[in-house]
Amino acid sequence: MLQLNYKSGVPICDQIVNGFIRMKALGLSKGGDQLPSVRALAVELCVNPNTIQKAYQMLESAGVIYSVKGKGSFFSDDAAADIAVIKAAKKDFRAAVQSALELGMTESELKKIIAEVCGKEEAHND
Amino acid sequence: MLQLNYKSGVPICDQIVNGFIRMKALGLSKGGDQLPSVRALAVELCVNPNTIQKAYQMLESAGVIYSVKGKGSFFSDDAAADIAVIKAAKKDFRAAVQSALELGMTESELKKIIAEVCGKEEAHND
Amino acid sequence: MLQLNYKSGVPICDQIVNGFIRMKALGLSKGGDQLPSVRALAVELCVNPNTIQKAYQMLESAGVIYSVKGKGSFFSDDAAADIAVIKAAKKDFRAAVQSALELGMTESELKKIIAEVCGKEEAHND
Amino acid sequence: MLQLNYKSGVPICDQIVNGFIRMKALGLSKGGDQLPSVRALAVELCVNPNTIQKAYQMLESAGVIYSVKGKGSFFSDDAAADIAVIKAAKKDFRAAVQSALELGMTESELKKIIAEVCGKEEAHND
DNA sequence: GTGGTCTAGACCACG
DNA sequence: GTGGTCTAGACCACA
Repeated sequence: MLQLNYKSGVPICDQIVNGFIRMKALGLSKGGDQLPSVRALAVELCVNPNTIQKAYQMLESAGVIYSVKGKGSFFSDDAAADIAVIKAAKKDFRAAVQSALELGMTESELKKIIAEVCGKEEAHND
Repeated sequence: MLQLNYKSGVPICDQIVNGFIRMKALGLSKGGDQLPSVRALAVELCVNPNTIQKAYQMLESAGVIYSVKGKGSFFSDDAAADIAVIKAAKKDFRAAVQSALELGMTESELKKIIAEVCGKEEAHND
Repeated sequence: MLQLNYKSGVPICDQIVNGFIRMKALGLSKGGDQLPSVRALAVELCVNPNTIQKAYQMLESAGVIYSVKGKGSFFSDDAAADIAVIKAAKKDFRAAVQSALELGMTESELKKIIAEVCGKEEAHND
Repeated sequence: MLQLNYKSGVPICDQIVNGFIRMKALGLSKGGDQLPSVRALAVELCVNPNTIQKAYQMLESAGVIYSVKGKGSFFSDDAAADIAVIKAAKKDFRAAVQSALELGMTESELKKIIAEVCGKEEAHND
């Protein structure tokens, strides 16, 4: 379901958050779909339940999911959620651009890379 | 000399490292040029000397600069180091582009963000 | 009979309790009127019977209803219970007003919100 | 500095969050002011550091404060933060109105209570 | 069974 | 010293 990289330095809870956001963005999950329970996912990913809990709370405060005590957690079908997701993605990409610029890359180089990656995506869907 | 953003969340240490890499990449500094002393730069940037020291160590282990006891720190002539740094930056940015695309952002949106960030960079450096 | 909002975050149990208190307060039900059976209401509201059972127990311990083994549950004639409930509600709301004022909201803003919520109540009950 | 009620049932971390929001709203703290460290506040309030940490993260994600590793946490001077705070206060008050209505109180009763509380505030600043 | 909060104690990165 | 993440295990409210 979710692939974690325990060595990457990226916080596990962030990886979980991004994973579910991606699932929603890619259409693999829709509004109303139930997420695995905190405890179940903790077992599946070999992670502490608190870590999952934190991830779910981040997702909820971002409007991507909503949780009901005693019932479970569900993907939100609120359009605002998708907007929040896009905003988060923009923020991440903006940070990437900034750090690339800090390392001396130019605007045109960055655009060239984007074009390359987009080309690959279309061509052999790498 | 270097512009720091204390609120951006990017570690001061990394900002300093990136700043010197950028100076080299942009041709503002060449192999053999001397860097400011740890103490002087600490005063100039209002930063703890330990932070500068750590940045210089990171730069040295990356091969971008070299230090001589009792003399100071100097930009390295080693072109390979520069190339490695740039290649790493490209790889990071390429990954960022790909994950942005996965989250549903379009090529034109990405280019728009780049333009925005480039504009901001010039305008305000908080 | 009762309108439940499963996403509001307000416990189903409390919504049921409040619903019956409201029915009594609004005069839709009078002392001696029989409440639906636990099982029937559970089916009607698509809710776990345990949840209904708990709500009825809360209502009984608050003196709003009384239960007779083998017969069912009935609204109490005890006016004191109703008064206590209303006084508690007033106290809670008074506290909410005070904390809203402390956070800088004005009297007119609060009244505006009330008008909004009253409007919504009539329109959609999700 | 902050008064906690350990018996109220209101989560401690929420009380801390509201306390700092109130300090900002009341003008007791301004943008740039430093908050007590996680550990120090934990000792002062006799609470686990994780609880403070959680509260600070909630405040940060709400834009009320910002935190810098190794430096500390500071009140944000971002105007958007104040807006977010007001929105949160509105949401809370809206919930209070809704639950009051559920208990049978009428629109005019609620407005009457508001007027009463506002009157007290002005008169003897209770 | 579910989610939510809290404690206790550890480790890391940063300054 | 600072904030940030994670683990382990407990307790509560809700269904």
